[in-house]
Amino acid sequence: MKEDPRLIATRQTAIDAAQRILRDEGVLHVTHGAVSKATGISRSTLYRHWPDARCLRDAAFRRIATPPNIPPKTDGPLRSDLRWLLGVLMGALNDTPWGQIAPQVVAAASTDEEARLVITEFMKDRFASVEAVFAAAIDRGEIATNVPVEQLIELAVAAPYFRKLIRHEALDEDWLDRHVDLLCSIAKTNSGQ
Amino acid sequence: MKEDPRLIATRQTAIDAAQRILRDEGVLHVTHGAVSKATGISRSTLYRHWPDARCLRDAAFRRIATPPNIPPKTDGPLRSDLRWLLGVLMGALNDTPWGQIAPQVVAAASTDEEARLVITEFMKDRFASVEAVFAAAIDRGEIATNVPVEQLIELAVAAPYFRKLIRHEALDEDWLDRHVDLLCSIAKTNSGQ
DNA sequence: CACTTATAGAACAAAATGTTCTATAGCGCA
DNA sequence: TGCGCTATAGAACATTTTGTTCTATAAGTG
Repeated sequence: MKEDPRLIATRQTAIDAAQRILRDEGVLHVTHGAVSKATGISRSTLYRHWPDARCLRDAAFRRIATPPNIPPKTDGPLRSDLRWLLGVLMGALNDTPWGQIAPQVVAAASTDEEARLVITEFMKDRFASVEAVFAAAIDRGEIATNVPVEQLIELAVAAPYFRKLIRHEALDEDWLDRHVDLLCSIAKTNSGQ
Repeated sequence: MKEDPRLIATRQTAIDAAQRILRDEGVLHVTHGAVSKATGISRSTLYRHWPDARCLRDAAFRRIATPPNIPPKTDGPLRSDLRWLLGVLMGALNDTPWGQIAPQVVAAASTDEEARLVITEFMKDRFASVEAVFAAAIDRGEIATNVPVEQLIELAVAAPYFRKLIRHEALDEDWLDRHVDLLCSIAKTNSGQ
């Protein structure tokens, strides 16, 4: 009982187009009509797959909800592990469909339950990876005591996302180097609190 | 040559409603029809004020682009100044229309030029305030040498916005206290780089 | 009070959004 | 291969939304 390849092909083609539209023109333009024009798939077929506009938009959101999982490198030292992990994360933000559509998903998340789930799920993954890196560093004794690691993790993730998704500023290697340097210097310094 | 009060009243009422719709239902629902139904203002009048849907949405964005300017307190000490400024900022995010609509503006910014301008302008203001606080602390000799102040400013602002606009997590007094504590401990510690 | 102008409301045109039907063609299975 | 099943294209259609234009009325101005 294999699935009809025509269904698969239609879904693939349509969602690809929907994502491109989402990225280039915004959520307002993700409609059956626009996707039909972009792909040649007839409107009636699209309505068969996604009964209304909301379903179609949700599908475009959800598809990118599965970015490649990042298995963190935790063999130290901290600076190296962190630089590698955040480098991958930055690369995803800069160069993958996910990064290009993320602002739209974030935007939608304040009124769209589906988008909100996508974001929180995604962030949970990211935090877990960064946490693993810090946990390994703690095990190796690389981190000073009474350093608030929870907050450090938040800052590590917040900065690149803030720059990219809110300020729409460039994320480059230089910036990331400085970011990681600062994080490590905090981690290794007894804050004296 | 005073301006007709009817024009002012119509604009006020309509944009108020448009903002409420933007906040509660998302940018997709900010239309002449919806605003008309919400306010009782006739559709033709709305079209007279804002020729098309884009103008209407831009107006809703732009109006909140003028949040009360925050004159930073810079009489020290750093922790106190920073806590006060970020407290005001956090309050605005939590309790004002701006904070409620900000996610939508951020979202729109990736395809809408007007929204992008609103965000960058707004962020420029915020960074300037935080920078003033740090500059005063430097003058007072409160900050260790070779602390990368630019990055510190970015982290100071990034964390609350990331939490609120991207993760949709709560911003409370406890969290802010810890955030300010961490920032101050970084500022006062020679990072040894 | 006379002039100007903003508004409401209707009537309308155009486009987008959904729905339903039929003919065709691709697919799975025997 | 051939049969039944079903996905698709496309047209025809109803409905809603979007935008325009007109007129009568009411409100503000001087």
